Amino acid sequence: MARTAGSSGEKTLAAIREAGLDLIHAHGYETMSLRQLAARIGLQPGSLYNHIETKQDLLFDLIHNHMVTLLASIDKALAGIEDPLEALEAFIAFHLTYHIERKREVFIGSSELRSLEPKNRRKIVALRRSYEDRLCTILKQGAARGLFKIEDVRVSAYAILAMLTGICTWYDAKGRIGQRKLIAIHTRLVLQGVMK
Amino acid sequence: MARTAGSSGEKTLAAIREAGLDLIHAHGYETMSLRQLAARIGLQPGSLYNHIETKQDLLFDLIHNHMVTLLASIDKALAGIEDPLEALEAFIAFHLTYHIERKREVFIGSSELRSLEPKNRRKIVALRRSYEDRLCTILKQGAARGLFKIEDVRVSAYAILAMLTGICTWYDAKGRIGQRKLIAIHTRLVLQGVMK
DNA sequence: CCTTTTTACGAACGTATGATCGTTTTTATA
DNA sequence: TATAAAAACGATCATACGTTCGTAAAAAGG
Repeated sequence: MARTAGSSGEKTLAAIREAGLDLIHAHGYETMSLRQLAARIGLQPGSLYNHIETKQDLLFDLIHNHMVTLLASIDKALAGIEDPLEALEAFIAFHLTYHIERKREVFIGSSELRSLEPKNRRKIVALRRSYEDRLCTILKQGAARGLFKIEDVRVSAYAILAMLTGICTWYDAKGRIGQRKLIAIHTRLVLQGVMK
Repeated sequence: MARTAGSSGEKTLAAIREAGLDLIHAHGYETMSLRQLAARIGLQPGSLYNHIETKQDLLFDLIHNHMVTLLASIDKALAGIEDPLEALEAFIAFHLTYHIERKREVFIGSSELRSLEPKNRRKIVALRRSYEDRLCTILKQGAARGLFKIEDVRVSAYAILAMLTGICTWYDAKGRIGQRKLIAIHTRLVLQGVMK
């Protein structure tokens, strides 16, 4: 046997990415074997290498893609907002919404950093730092205008980000808590927490 | 060669646990090989099996031990405190202090849950739930007495825990931020966030 | 229609892993 | 002091892994 009827490179790569997200999210990068992944999409293990360089490359690709999209999205969500309070609200709503919709990507992006080779990790960490900086800027401006009282901007940003990102480990879109309510709860916690 | 002079089961097991914490924290459970672990403490791989049942058992042992100690410690830290506000302050201070001192255990306890076999995981999740309940109780009592305004106790507890536990990923005891300041920042964020 | 490129197969390679086992020496017990 | 238990060695097992490669069939391009 050889090339399958109806096979297309684009489709297969998309399937690899999708299955990769799923399996890494469920079992972790190290635990996921390429044999598992190949079986999931009905392929022989070796055939994967028509579409990816290495397993490590696939992981980097998934995380990098996520980070770039994340950055573009937050900039779009914050565009045109001047008031720091409004900006903080927008940040929270965006972060939660985005993370709910991409639980797998987000989870992988933070929990599998350790599985990246140093060179790859450095690139991702730099992108993540950029994202953190968006929040830091908001906090700084809010403090400068006397709206917020913040003892340490970076620590506070880390604390807020940790809180918001935490939902990825338990939130179920079909569960008891609606998205609107989730945002309301977190917005109140954070806003009231940083207010003067 | 055979049994080494001066060898003692207790010491060796302690060394295995210590090295296990270190290696799993640094590289993850799946990535850490028993050969690595054995080499770290100057043992042949097979000799580990005089002290542990399986690799999985070692992981469970480490996490379980951590959870039991955590629960005992929080109960001690909260003992005798009646006022919910005081209790919340005590919880925050305890959680941060404990987590700073046991970054490795805490990190493993949350990030390697996925590596536990279902039966083991269920046991740990139950213990973790107990810990979460300690915070839920405080929040509930504070709300009942009109001190706190909390829309959803469990969600708020998750949010607070995520924020506090987040320090494990970045805090450096020898860094810019002192422990006292760290507690102050988080206490203010949380307390002001839940206040009426 | 013919040629090139793409995509997949299936076998295989070398390596690393968790675990087992028989043996030997040291420590503890009575 | 004699005996049992504990603890380590070193060799080995079966298995699983990421990856490579020659080959064949299907798709794409002219």
